[in-house]
Amino acid sequence: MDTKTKILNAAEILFAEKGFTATSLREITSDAEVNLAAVNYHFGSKKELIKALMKRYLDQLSPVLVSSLVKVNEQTQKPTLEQVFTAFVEPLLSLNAYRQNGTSIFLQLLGRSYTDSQGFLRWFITTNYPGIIDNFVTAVHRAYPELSTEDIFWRLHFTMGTAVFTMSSTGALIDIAENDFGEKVDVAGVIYRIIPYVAAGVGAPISRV
Amino acid sequence: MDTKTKILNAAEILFAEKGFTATSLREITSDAEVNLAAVNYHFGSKKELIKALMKRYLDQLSPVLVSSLVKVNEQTQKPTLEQVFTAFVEPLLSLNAYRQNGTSIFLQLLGRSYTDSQGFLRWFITTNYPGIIDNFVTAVHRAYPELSTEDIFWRLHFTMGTAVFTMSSTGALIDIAENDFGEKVDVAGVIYRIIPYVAAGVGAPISRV
DNA sequence: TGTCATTTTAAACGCATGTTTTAAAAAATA
DNA sequence: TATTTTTTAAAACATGCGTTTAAAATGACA
Repeated sequence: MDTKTKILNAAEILFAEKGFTATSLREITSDAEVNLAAVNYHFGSKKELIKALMKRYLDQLSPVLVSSLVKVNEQTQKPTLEQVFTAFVEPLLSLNAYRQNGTSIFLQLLGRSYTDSQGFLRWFITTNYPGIIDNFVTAVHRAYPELSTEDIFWRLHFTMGTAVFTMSSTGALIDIAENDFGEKVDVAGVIYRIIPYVAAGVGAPISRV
Repeated sequence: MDTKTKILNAAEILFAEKGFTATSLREITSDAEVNLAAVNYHFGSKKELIKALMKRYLDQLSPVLVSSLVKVNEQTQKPTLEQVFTAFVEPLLSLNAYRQNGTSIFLQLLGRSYTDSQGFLRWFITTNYPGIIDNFVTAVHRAYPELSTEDIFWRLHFTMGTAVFTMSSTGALIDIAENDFGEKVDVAGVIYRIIPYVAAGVGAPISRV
């Protein structure tokens, strides 16, 4: 395995666990068993490493997800919100074949990228992968045409929060669920539990405040 | 104003804006116009300062919030989920009378405390203010008795994720909303937008997977 | 095999962090 | 007022950070 990949593989786990700022290059290179300077040699800087990491996942996910959303938009005149959100499941879980715990790691990284760094990664994602957001918004709009653009904006962010927050503590939650309810759950199980929740949330009646 | 208060007032703003790790004691003491060593003298450490900060808010909020939830449980035989979540609004907004932008600052700090630090504040809150969670779960159970304990567990966690994630990025979101839609939103506006969402999410039909 | 470019290595740089120390100043107490 | 306690002040400390440097090792290719 080449040095670049070793760094990426070690970095994604640490970043997902502890966040970008709380993870040092020394930890990463130590776990990856490469020299400290290798990060700056191969990626230029820590910031560029983070970008490369997200790119590796997004390049994998984006085409699959976009085509899944396009399919929903083409096949159904007026999809249900459950159908829209279910379109995420298979593409997201396909990341598990790509990398071990890929789904969980990616969602955690996504969450970190929103809260940790002051929005530079947010910009990176939205400008480089507009197809995801566009097709998603379109699908939601078709499923619930009465929702205004603002409503969609806010409710999609709430949904993002639900997914990201849940995934970042999935390990602990799965343990609790098993201890307290004797219920065995895995990442896929959690995703299937989230869908009715977010579908109902996005589909909530429009409130007149 | 005494040194302790000056530090707390300066710290809460910086912490809410940038997170705990990204804010240095030198920034805080500079803004507060006190000596650098004052933090460690008065609070012992940065960690204790953060705890003191959360305590100042939670001591203010907790009794009001608990009594608001108790009122819902006592006054209505079977409250709606909207009623349950609406019970949070007034207590939260009352923090604005307590400190300028108190609601926003507190919610952002709460969000930071879940994602930034590795759960020590999470423990601090749940162990020191159990009345909030207990009364909340009771209210949800009365509003939707068909929900199993597992379902409540998962859905309340999703709800927490929605709130926490949204609040920790409220600043950025409000800016985007204004730029993209020319829509001026404040914290109260965000809270009122969240309520229908989480109420519908928790109230979603029980899915048989 | 010798030459050149690429990659790895160890060390150091400059800087920022939380914390501690030591002494002076202020406030409280008697 | 004299003495003790609390608070401020400036400086230094120890540590960890991202990054850079310069030499050594490795690889590709004529």
